[in-house]
Amino acid sequence: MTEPRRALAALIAKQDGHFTAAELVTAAQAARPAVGRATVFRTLDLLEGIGAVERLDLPSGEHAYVGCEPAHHHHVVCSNCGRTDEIDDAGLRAVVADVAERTGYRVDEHRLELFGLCPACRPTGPG
Amino acid sequence: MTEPRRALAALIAKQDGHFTAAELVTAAQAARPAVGRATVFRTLDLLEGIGAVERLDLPSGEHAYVGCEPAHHHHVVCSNCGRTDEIDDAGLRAVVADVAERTGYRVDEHRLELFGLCPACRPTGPG
DNA sequence: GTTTTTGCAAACCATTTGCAGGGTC
DNA sequence: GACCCTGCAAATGGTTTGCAAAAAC
Repeated sequence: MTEPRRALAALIAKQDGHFTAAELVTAAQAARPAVGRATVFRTLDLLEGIGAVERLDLPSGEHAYVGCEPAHHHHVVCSNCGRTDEIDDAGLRAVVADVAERTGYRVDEHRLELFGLCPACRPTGPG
Repeated sequence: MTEPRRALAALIAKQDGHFTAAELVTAAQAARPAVGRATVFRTLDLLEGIGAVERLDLPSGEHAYVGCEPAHHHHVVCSNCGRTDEIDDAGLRAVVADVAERTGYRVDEHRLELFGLCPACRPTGPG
């Protein structure tokens, strides 16, 4: 654990929702002891490797990252404010099993990304 | 419908599984009347717009495309041979609804990608 | 003290854009 | 005949790599 990594971890931790590598690079440059671009990408790779961060692809095609707890692998992303929440595999495992059975595939990995509006960004009801 | 587009459509149609833009560009260059890079990307965009092709992100982080029927939006991808099959929303809708209820999000869009081994690439049983 | 990491900047890959000619309708 | 599409190549954007110095163990 080096100082730049701690700095990056702190920056990531304070992110409410998703962030792009570019944003993190900018933030890293603005940090007290500036962190280089390369280090940002390398650390991002590292964090992704240990599951502390997950890369997701927005509908726009942009790559974004979200800090997350290792073990979870799916998120709901707010299209408006960018906030993300983790979701558990709940019924998804059943879906995966069903697909595996139907298609004959042996499914080893799956990715589910949901996009929409978070409670705060939802149009408020008529009440 | 122009000749370059037909050529690209043919190239895409003969793809068994997913293909990268780079691969298609290479194939397009090798085609009888070579098709330019720009046209490949533009056509890919166009096809994606009408739903004839879908962009997916491999676990490796690479962007790939798959030819598909408009209406379907999910695929199982073989990690070995690259073959893809379409899957229907089956139980997924229920999962999405469940997540929406739990998190309070209004889910507008979702993306599901499954990766594994297709029947042909699965390790054959002991029989 | 050695090894890994950092930092800067250029390399690198993939993708997009501009402008003039050809094809389609 | 007009308009959109095409093609080439350079611009662009995002990400990775190389090498020397510094930090960590």
